[in-house]
Amino acid sequence: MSAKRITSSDVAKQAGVSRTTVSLVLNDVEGIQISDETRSRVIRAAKQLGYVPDAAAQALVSRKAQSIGLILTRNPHHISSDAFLNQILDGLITAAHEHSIRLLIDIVEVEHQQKAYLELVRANRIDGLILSGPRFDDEALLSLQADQFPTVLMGQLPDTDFFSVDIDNFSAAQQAVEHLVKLGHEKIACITNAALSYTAAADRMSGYRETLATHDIPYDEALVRYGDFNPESGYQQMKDMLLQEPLPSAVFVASDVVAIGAKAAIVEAGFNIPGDVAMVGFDDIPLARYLDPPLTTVRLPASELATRASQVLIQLIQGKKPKKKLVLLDSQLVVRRSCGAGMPSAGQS
Amino acid sequence: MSAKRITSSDVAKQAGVSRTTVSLVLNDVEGIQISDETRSRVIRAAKQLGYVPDAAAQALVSRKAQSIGLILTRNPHHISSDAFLNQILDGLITAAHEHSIRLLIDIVEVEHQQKAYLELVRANRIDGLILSGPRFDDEALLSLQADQFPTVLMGQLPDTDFFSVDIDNFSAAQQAVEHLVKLGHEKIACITNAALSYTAAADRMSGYRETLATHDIPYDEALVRYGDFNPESGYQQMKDMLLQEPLPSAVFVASDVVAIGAKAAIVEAGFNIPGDVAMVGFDDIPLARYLDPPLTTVRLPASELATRASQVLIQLIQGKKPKKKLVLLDSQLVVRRSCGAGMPSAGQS
DNA sequence: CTATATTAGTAACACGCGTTAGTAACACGT
DNA sequence: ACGTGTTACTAACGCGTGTTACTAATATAG
Repeated sequence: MSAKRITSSDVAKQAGVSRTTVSLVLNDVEGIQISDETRSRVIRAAKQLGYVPDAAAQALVSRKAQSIGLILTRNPHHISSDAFLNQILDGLITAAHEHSIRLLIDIVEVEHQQKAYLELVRANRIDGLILSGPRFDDEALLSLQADQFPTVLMGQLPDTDFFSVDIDNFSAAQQAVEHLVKLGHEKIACITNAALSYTAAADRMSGYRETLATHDIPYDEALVRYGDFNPESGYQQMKDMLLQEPLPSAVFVASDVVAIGAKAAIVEAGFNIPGDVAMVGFDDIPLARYLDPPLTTVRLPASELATRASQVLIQLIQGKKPKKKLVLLDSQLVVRRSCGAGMPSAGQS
Repeated sequence: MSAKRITSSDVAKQAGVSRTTVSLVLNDVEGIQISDETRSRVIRAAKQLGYVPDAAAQALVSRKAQSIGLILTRNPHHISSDAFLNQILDGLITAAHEHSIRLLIDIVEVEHQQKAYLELVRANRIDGLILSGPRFDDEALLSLQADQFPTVLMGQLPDTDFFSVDIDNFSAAQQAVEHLVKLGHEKIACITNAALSYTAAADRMSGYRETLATHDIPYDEALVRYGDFNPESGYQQMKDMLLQEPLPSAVFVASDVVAIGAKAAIVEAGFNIPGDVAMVGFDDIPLARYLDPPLTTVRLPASELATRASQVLIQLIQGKKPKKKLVLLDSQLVVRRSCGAGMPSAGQS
């Protein structure tokens, strides 16, 4: 394997000082007196030998793993179609880089959650963790809470004490549905992004219902379906909906990916978008504006979500208490053509 | 922070044995004699105390970090629109789980590649690494090669000695173009997935040219454009192409994501797919079959790619020499409707 | 010229674990 | 009674680092 390891002893020998001095110099320890001449000799020796401190040894003694965990709790199927993962990852890694922290990523199957990431924590492999898509039935979370382990949820879990960073799903959904109402629609269907046990799905659903109520539009269960993260679910649910009365004149699909499936079903049934059925999606995935017709949707601040989450987490790791327990980010409706009120070109916004 | 750490000494005390015994029992060391009674006492004590060995200490002494690194070398922009990352991640993590190995993921900017992941290696934070999208101009790679550090490339880098796992881009592109030729097209355009400095892009391009040559169709530079991973590039390139003669009767776009942009440009120009322009994509992203019309494309074995890559890497880590330097995976053309020869339904395949 | 403070550096411990070499107890064959 | 195995364990070292307590040398003050 590797040739020979270069340790701080080697650097010390080369520079003609003690190992302690090497450590003090390279870590820039404050309030300690080392002559400039010795300092630079150490630094030169380290550079010359290509010395890099051993992460394991450092972690062992300093009790800092210098890495954070990102835990995805969805099942593999969902992971594959999560259009946001990329942006989240990108944001997290970028933020972590600024603190010389690495990102460890793990997926836990719903069945054996408890052990999987609890072990990362107990083994001190990570200094903190970000949990995406938290579930109510996650027992391991309770242990974390008891341990006061630095944890940030992406999403929310009512009745718990965790720090959270989340989209304001409720008001985002309101915006979307409000827009459809303003366009004169009354038969507005809804396909969720996922089962309601996901708080994000439940909140978007609430935004939908609330908006209808505000405008005295009756809530009709026949116009509501539950998606499951992927296009297939959108396709099936919409296909099914179109077989029954009443037919919707508009549909709010709480996920662009699911919306693409729903759109396929609508087209297949011979209907036109937005002529027969107006559509508003949710997420603003990169492809949304290139669909035919370009999809009106709610743009989520994905990378800001990641940035804020890591900011909060890093504060927790450093022992500071973040100001707010919950950071709620605003989204923005992006009007394109699928809602019937859009701009002419596909190349915009 | 954390309450108090539970070490193997605690377990030893509780079980009334030495720390050595605890280690021997919990690690199931072969060829050592410990009575069943003591064994179970140790195990009981460990479970009772909730003992989890400290990862740093283990790593320090055993010289195994129990984690592998996935390094993405593309720039942030590309990361965000990489439709495959999810499937790759999923595959890698799943495979790693089987060996109780964790996945550390990192992105390196093109500018300062050298330091970024070399430090992961030198600090022994990872036992091996998978490098996605390798570039010719990556100097750090040379160090790895010299160190014999367990490395697997996702993609290829000619004239180097690395183990590689890759799609057979050449023959996959051939399949796609061949299909268009068989449908009678002669004005077949090509938009690459990326600049030709990416070997994947270059290979797909070669497949395109080779197929044309085989069928005595002249290569026309005016029908060739270079995409840049994202839909916007496809949109712009296609828009530009449609302004000039000759107009293509078919187009092979070496990336579904780019294809979606190209498709938008075609529709915007008032042309019909597949009537005026037939289209074949590349990747078979989950959304492909739900597009309108459903996109004929080449399905890449994304998760197999990940699985094979981790298999090879794990062999390298264990000191075994994998049989083949290069694993080339076959792809499969998925015929839908955008090429003008497809099946009627969107819900299939 | 002696007492004290400052400068420049080091020896030695601890972190938690895997592992090698060694020991004590006991059984067995002669 | 005595050597030889075998069983069941343990003492002690080392992994590479951060850090605390200490020392030796020099400067400063009274």
